[in-house]
Amino acid sequence: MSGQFSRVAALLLEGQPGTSVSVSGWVRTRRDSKQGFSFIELNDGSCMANLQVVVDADVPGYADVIHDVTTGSSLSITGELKESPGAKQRVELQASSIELLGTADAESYPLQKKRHSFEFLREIAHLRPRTNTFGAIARVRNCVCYSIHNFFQTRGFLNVQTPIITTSDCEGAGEMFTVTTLLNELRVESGESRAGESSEALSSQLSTLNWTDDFFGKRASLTVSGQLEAEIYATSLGPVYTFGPTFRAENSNTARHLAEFWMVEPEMPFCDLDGDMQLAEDFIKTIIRDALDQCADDMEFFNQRIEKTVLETLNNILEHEFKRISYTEAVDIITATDRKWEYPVTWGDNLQAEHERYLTEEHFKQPMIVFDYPRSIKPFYMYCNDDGKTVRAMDVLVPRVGEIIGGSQREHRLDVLDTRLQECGLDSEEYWWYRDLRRYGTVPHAGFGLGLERMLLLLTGMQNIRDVIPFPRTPKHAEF
RNA sequence: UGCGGUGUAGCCCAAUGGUAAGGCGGCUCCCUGUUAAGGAGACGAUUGCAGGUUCGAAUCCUGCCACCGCAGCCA
Repeated sequence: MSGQFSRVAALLLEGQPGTSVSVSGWVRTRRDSKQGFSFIELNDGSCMANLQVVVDADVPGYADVIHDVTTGSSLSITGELKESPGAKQRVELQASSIELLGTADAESYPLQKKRHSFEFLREIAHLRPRTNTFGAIARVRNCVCYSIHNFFQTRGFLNVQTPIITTSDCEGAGEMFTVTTLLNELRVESGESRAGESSEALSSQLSTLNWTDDFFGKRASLTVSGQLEAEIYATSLGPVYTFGPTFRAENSNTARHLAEFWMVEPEMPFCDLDGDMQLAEDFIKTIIRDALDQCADDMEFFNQRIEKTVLETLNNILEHEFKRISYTEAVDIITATDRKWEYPVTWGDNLQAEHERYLTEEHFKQPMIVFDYPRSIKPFYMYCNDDGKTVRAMDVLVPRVGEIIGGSQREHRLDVLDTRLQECGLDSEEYWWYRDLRRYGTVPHAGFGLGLERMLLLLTGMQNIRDVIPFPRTPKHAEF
C-alpha cells in the first residue's frame, strides 16, 4: 500500500487502453454473470462516475472474495485498462488481481442502491459522503473554497486569521456561545444524581462563579464575525479577507441557518459602498464561473437530479448585472403591489423573507442588492448617510436562497461612531481599540460577509443548509 | 423560540375504530457484456415512548421525545 493508485477521475478522462493500472475504492454495485465473471462499479470519490471493473472467474481468489464484494465494501484492483464495448463508458478495467480490503455486511450497511431521503442521510452523516449527492457536494464545496482564495489572492488581498475565541461582542450579529473553563471546576455531573437535584446544586454553585476567575479573566465567546478584527488589518495592510468558522447560538431551526458555519469576510480600505457592492458581484460571479468550469459533471448532476433550474439560474446570474435598489425603493415596490403580505411594510421596518423573496424571485427574477437601510435597524459600525436616516449597508439577495451577503461601508468618523455607540446603548470603553482605528489615521473602508453554505445552496440547488456542510451543527445536533 | 405537520420492516410509504397493504433494498434461485440490469420466490413490524378510552387502537384522548416545514434571528 504505497499510495501508487490511479484515481478513477483521471482514468476515465485520459486513461489509455493497454496500460496497466491499480485502483482502490468502494463498491457501488456488483453485477454477476454465472458464465463466470462480474462487473464491479468502483467509486473512489475523485469524480461522480464509477469505474467499471470486469473480473473474470480465473482471477486469483475470485471465488473466495466475490461474494463479499457488496455495496460499500472496499477493494484494491490491478489490471489492464481496455476500451469498453459498453456504451456508457470509454474505458473499463479488466482485473488481473483483486484484493478485498474491507467487507460491508449487506444486511446492515445502511446505504442501498437506491435514493435515500436527505433526512435519513443526515442521521448517517458518517456514511453519506459515499453517496453521489454528497460526494458531489464535497467536491463543489472544495472547488468553491479554492475559488474564494484564488479570487482574493489574485486581487492582492491578504488572508488574515481572526480569532475564533473572542471577548469582543460584534453587536447585532446574534447570540454567542460562551467559552469557559469555570464549569470544569463544578463537582456536579448530570449523570450522578437526578436531574432536579443536580440543577439545584448546579445553580447554587453557578451563583458563586465570577468571570474574572475564568480562563481569560473576562467573559469569552466563540466569534460571530471576524469583521472588527479584519478592520484592524485592513487599515494597516490594505485589502484583507478572513475565511473561517463562525458561531451563532441562536435557537434557529430553518433550512438556512446553522450554529456553526463558514464565512468569508473581505475588508477594504479606501473603499466606499459602491466598491463594496461591485466586489460582491464580481465575487459571486467568479465562484459560479469556477464551479461550472471545474465541476461540470457534478453541476450537471445537480441540475438533473436535485434542482432542474440550477444551471439556468446560474447562467442567468452570470449574464446580468445585479439589480441595485435602495431600501426606500424596495419598500416602494413592495407597497405598490396589490399582493397581500403577512407583514405589511412601512419605511423603517426590516424587510421580511416574503418581501425579499418577492423582489429577487418575482419582481426582478435575478440577484439584486438592496442598500441604504434605515440606521435604526442596523448595527453601530455602519457609515451614516447625510440624510440622517440611513446607513450605507447592503444585502445581496438571490433567488431561492435569500440573503447571501450582508455588508456595509464602515463608519470611519470618530465623532459619528461615538454617537452611534451611544444610540445603540453600547459602552464605548469596550470598543476602545475599535475607536483607536478612528483616532489614528482613519480611512474610509468597507466590507461584507458571505455565507459559504448559502453560496453552496445557490450553486447546488440543495434545499437544506444542513446538507451542504459535512457536519452540521444545529440545536440538538452535534453527533458527528 | 412561535405556529403547523409527521413518527408504521433496513429505506419510501398505505391502512380514519375491526386479520398492519405495497414498492425498493438485502437473501435464495434462474437468465444475462452487464451498467437504475431482467425474471421467480421466501423472509422481514412489540405501528416513537408512557399512560388512558374501548369488546377491540396504527387510527381517538393526555403527557413526553424526535424529526420535518414555515416564521423570527442572520450569513
